[in-house]
Amino acid sequence: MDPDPGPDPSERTGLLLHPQTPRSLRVRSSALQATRELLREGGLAAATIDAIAGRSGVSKATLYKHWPSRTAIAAEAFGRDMAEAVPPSDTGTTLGDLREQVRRVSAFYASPEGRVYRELVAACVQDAGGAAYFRAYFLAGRRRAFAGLWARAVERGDVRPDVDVETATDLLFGPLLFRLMTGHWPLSDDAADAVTDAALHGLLPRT
Amino acid sequence: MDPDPGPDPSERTGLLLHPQTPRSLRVRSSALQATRELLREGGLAAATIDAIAGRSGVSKATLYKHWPSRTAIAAEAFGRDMAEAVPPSDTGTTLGDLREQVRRVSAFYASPEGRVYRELVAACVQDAGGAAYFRAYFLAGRRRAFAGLWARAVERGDVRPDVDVETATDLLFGPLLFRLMTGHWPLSDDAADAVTDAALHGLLPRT
Amino acid sequence: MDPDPGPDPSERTGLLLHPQTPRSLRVRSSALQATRELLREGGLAAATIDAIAGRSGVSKATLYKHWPSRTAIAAEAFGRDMAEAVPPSDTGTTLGDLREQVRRVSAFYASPEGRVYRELVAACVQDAGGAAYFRAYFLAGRRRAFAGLWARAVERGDVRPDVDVETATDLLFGPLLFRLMTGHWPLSDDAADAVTDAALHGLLPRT
Amino acid sequence: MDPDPGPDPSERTGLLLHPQTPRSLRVRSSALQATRELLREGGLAAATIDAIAGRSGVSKATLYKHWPSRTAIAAEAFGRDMAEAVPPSDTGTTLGDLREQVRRVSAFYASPEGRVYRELVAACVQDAGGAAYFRAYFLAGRRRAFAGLWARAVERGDVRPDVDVETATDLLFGPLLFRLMTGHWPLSDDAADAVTDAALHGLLPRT
DNA sequence: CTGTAATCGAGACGGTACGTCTCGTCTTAAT
DNA sequence: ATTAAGACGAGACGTACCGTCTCGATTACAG
Repeated sequence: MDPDPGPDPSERTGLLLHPQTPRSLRVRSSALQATRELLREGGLAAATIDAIAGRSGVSKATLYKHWPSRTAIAAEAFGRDMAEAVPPSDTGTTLGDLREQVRRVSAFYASPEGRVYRELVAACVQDAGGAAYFRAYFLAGRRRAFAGLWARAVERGDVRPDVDVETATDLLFGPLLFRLMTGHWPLSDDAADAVTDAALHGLLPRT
Repeated sequence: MDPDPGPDPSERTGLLLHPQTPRSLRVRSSALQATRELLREGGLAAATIDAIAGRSGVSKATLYKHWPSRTAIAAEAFGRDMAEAVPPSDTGTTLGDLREQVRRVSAFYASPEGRVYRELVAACVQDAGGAAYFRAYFLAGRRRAFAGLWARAVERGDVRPDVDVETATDLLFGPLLFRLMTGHWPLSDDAADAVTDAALHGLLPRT
Repeated sequence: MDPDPGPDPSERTGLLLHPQTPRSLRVRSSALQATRELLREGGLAAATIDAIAGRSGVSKATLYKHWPSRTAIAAEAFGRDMAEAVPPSDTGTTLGDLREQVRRVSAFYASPEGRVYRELVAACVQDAGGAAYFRAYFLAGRRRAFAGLWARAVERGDVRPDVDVETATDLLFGPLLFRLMTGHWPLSDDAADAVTDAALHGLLPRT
Repeated sequence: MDPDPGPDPSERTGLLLHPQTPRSLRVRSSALQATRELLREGGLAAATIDAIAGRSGVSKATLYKHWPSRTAIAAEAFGRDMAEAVPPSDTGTTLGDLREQVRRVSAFYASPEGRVYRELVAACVQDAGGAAYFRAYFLAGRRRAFAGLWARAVERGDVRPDVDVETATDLLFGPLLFRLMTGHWPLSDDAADAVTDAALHGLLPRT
């Protein structure tokens, strides 16, 4: 069912993964597929352990042999599904690419998948095991993708080389997450552009 | 028990509040005091409805008459308690004040209270009723406080007047929330300064 | 509303009754009228204190000043209403009268009011205060009525004078209550007649 | 813990029973044992679902999977315990046996167990599910036991053959239940004998 | 009349039990 | 040996009704 589980993230995350026998693979992909569907239909709240077990035909005990918690299953299912949700932008210019990335992430947050993303971030707060999966299967990929873009920009001299990539990432995308989580401001393209502009040129007046 | 409930937030939030008869006041302050203690002792998870009812002597039914959910109680208790958690900075210079504010919020996030804040943000994702209380009793106050600082800075010409206060707020504090929620980076003073520096001067090279 | 409260049962029962000022009278009759309606509509379960207070306009505190429990209110309301539910029979013969009485009680038990009667008997098991009202306002009247019939029968020599009235009452009506409470047998006229016949002639063979 | 669950009552009652896997058996017997103790200590009021769950170690959810209500649990626990509470009498004569049975039931009603019996009868009035269990686990057995005694008496010609067993049962024991439920008369041996005498010889004068 | 004390309506409140829900573990039998 | 099926303990949830209480308004009687 899951045609391409992708590269094993244990290489880079140290996540303890189940040995990948054929049976295990079938179990994992059935569970993830069912979870994907449930997330789409009713958000994280619908992806209860019983619902995943019921729909996938994988028993609850087996699920807990493969994942530490339901959040972990949901995080992996979401991560595999959404890995390509925000494709790298290619506008020809560094500034265009950055602006486009922020817009796309903003649009993603505002989409139905953004709701699930928000619920996952929330669920991971109380579930360290799930958080590891969320980082391994989603966040790490996203940050890595942006890190590539940032590295190219630094190389070209288009951005300040003394700002490390973590700070740059958080400066551009943190404001969007703030709005997503606390809901005080719309996630429109204009708002995204305002953030990008402020982040690129800074808050101080041009002298 | 509740020395100063502060100005009634219904003025600005439209939150439907309980009529403040003497009995109601005693109930509210007992419940909030108990909740404060529970939050301090065991975080949001410890502040269950039963625990709040048990410790405060306020019955569950009465709690549900005054608040829509346990998240709402916790949000109000936390908000009243933490309203002064990040005092306005006064270093003499606008840049110093901004830098100090970001440092203080970063330190707050890294403190035990930051854990509760994180849990509250998470809980509000699935609880719209609680989210209203969280905004009314905590977030709104924080944003208003920063808005004052920003307005002064604009007046003095120390910051760009074309950046609206919402964008400025999110640019300076969003990165910290990003780190708090997804836990990928430490919340140190140095990290806070790096964010402030990048936000103030922007990501583009100085020409 | 309550045109005739009847003779004060405190004369014979020692029930502590409220002094009958005009206000008290209005309170009592409003409450009893509302309770009667509720009993008719939904049985004893519908006659909650809140429902009685709501419909009658008498506050809960006042209700508890006049009665010891909701069962007591229901018992009095039911008793006043049902005092005439089983009128004395007058067939011309003692045996006919006895048979008719048993039939009528059986029919009463089988009627909608019988359901309320059953619920009241049950409620009084856990509520001694209510039980006193039930006896005072219903059971005592019923037993007294039958006692009159029995006394006449004894006078006329139509029944055994060595059977005391309590035993006679219980022998004729106990079987019906047994069936009402445990529901193992229908409450038909034929069944009533079978009981009467067995009670009158005894279980031993005629020699 | 449950030494002899006895014959499965579903054979004769159609009660939907839980499949008796080993786990189910342990759950059922633990719950029933705890309920028995609670009934003994504080009557039906003490046998709350929470108390049963707490003492037996069986969770509330599981209790509700096995029984429709707490009354049902109490009825089964009481019924299994009390099945032998009124042993068949064997005095050598039919009349002696009948008299002894009525005395024993009267004594049972007057005993602490009689209080629980009374409370169960009352509780079953508002709980059809519980009533089915009460009939299946207690009443049916009692009536069956008496039916055997009655059948022998009929065979021997010691009692009227035209009185059906249901009528006979109710005539002898209904008066006792009347007194138990409405509490207007003592449950002494003498009172029991008076009932038996009146029931056997009838209320009409010997001609 | 009119003050004043009892009484009342309204409904908030603490308490207690309810029956439900989801989690993550454990048991059993089948493959 | 691993699995599906699902029973199970744990424990929080939100609700219902009880009987008590507080409070301010109304009433009834005494001066």
